Amino acid sequence: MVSIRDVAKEAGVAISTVSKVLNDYPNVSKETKEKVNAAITALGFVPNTIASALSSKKTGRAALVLDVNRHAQTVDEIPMQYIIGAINKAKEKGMDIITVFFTMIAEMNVDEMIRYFQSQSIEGLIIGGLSKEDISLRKLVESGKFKSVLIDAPGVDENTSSIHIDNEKAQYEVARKFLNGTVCRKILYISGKKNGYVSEERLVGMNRLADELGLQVLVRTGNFSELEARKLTMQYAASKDAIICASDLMAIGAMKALIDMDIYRPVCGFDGVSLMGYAGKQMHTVRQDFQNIAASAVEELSRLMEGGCGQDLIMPHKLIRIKYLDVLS
Amino acid sequence: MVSIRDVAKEAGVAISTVSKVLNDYPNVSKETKEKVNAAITALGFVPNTIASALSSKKTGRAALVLDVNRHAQTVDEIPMQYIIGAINKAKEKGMDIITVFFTMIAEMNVDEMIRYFQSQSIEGLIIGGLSKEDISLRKLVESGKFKSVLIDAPGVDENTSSIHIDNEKAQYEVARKFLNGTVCRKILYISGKKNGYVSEERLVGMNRLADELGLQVLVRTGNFSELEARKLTMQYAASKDAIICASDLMAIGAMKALIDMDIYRPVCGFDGVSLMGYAGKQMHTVRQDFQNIAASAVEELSRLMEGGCGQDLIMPHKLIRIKYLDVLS
DNA sequence: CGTTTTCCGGAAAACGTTTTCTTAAAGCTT
DNA sequence: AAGCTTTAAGAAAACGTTTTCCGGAAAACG
Repeated sequence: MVSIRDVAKEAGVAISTVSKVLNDYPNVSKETKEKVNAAITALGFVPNTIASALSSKKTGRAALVLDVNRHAQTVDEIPMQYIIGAINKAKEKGMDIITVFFTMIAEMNVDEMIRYFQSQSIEGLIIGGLSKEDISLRKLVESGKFKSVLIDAPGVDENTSSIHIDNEKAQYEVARKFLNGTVCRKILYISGKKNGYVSEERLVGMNRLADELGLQVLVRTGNFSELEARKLTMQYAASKDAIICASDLMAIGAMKALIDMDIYRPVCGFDGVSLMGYAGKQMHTVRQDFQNIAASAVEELSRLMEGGCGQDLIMPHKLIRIKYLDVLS
Repeated sequence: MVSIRDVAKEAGVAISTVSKVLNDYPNVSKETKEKVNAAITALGFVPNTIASALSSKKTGRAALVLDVNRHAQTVDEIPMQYIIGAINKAKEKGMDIITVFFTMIAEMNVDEMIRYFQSQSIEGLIIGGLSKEDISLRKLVESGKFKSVLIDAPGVDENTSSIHIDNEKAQYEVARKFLNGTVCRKILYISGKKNGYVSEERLVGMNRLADELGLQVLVRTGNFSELEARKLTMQYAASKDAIICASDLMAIGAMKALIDMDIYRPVCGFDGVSLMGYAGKQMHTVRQDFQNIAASAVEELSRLMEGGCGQDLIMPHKLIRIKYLDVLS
């Protein structure tokens, strides 16, 4: 392996000079810089990030921590979108992302988590879908040992940023648009997780609209599960005018139930996942750009790691209507 | 940061001794080991993998290189399954996996790729879906600079292993079962990619069955695209008895076309992705356990990195019939 | 022209491990 | 008990960088 030492010899300078060229330090003359760069290309030198990290004590490594149910029957495309968005941006920024799943650290206590991430030389965390019940993970963030960016959860201190769409507004808007022009008054609202941040915000948005329009809203918790939403729909839909769900997956569950019951009720979703293309119905929903959210999370983490202070980032959302895709009957 | 040095002082031994304990070397007495371990827990010492990697010149880092179309309208769940399987196994083995997408390295030439992976201190590659046309990536593997495991592509030398199901047999079997008891003789076979390894193998299987049963098979290339399969079905299905596709996604496309044409033809798929749960039809297909395949790839890479010789691994497959899920009409 | 300042480049320590080599002690063998 | 082998533990070099500090030369100044 060709090292900085070889480059120095080739260029006839000291290794510190090479390092300075490599890192764009000031105080190195143009000619020296050229000599060094020539030597670098001549030798095909590739800086060793490991050595660099050891010496500088900066690894540029971050962990993308995601809640993925590895045995779910249905695929959740959101984690994949996060991964794509984060990794691409990380490459651009010269950062290094490792992906970690909740399940991999689920049984760890805080100290073990800290140890795990420290041994991996992780400096920052991007956490998707942290809920109030993820005690250890939450404590990990609060420990202040790592800079963190929380997707869809509120930040905790100056080392932590938060990034999410305006869920309250989005739910308000999509439900409003969905109900606009209809006579629906009795609504079944299938909420997400109890104690989930986004779920609570969306519920607030729903309630605000209900107050405004004088709707009767029955709220039930669907736990972001297709099956649960299906059961709830079975149970309550007959006496309701419409069903509004806090996620598209639950909306699919609701639709399936309606078909089973052989009744029609309009259904409103949330997320805009492309999976919906298979649902076969046109449906109002909220589109989040998950790749962009993850990319922004990486940018934000990078800012945090350079000493920036934690903040709250609101990402844009879109109201869309998923088109009927001539799907299988 | 508490270092091995601190542990050594605390335990009253030399740092080399601590290192030996850490790495389970022989020639260290039980009492010393206990003293050291006590010091480690007392101080909450976490070994620094960066330093360890620098010193030992073993990083245990591998790249999982995947072909993901980041702008695809439909989600392909397979990459996610690979990621989950690989990362979980990697943690188990103390390896370190970074995920890389084809798009990120697409415009690089071989040397740039080598440089990129070397600078990342990558020692091994797991590549999913390498095709004959990925020239640079292929040369990268052939360069011998990295140990590689190729999923769904043949190995090239002793540094490379290959892992895949028996595609030829699987296609033969599923088509046979699919046609069993029917009078279908004129088949539209929608193949995958031209020059794709798995596609060619599957086609061989299909042809073998055709010979055996005296089928008339029209072969067309669908490029693993839903849209393409849909077009081909439109074009040819009317004069055929059944449609056999080299992937589930294409099978969905075929089904959509049949609905548009308002004719019925049985359709056979391949892959067993859970997305099919939304397709609304019962369908014969081949189930691959992608998580398990990726996990085995990691194991195999680990073996390779320890000096093992490249080999060909055949993974099991299952013939399944995806159930009708009372889906949306 | 002497003094101060600025600018370059080099020497060397440090980062936290691993690993080789050495030495001291202890255990055998005869 | 002398010589031999085995075993345990330590000393120190090495891994490839970064970064601080220092010295000399050139430039600026009065």
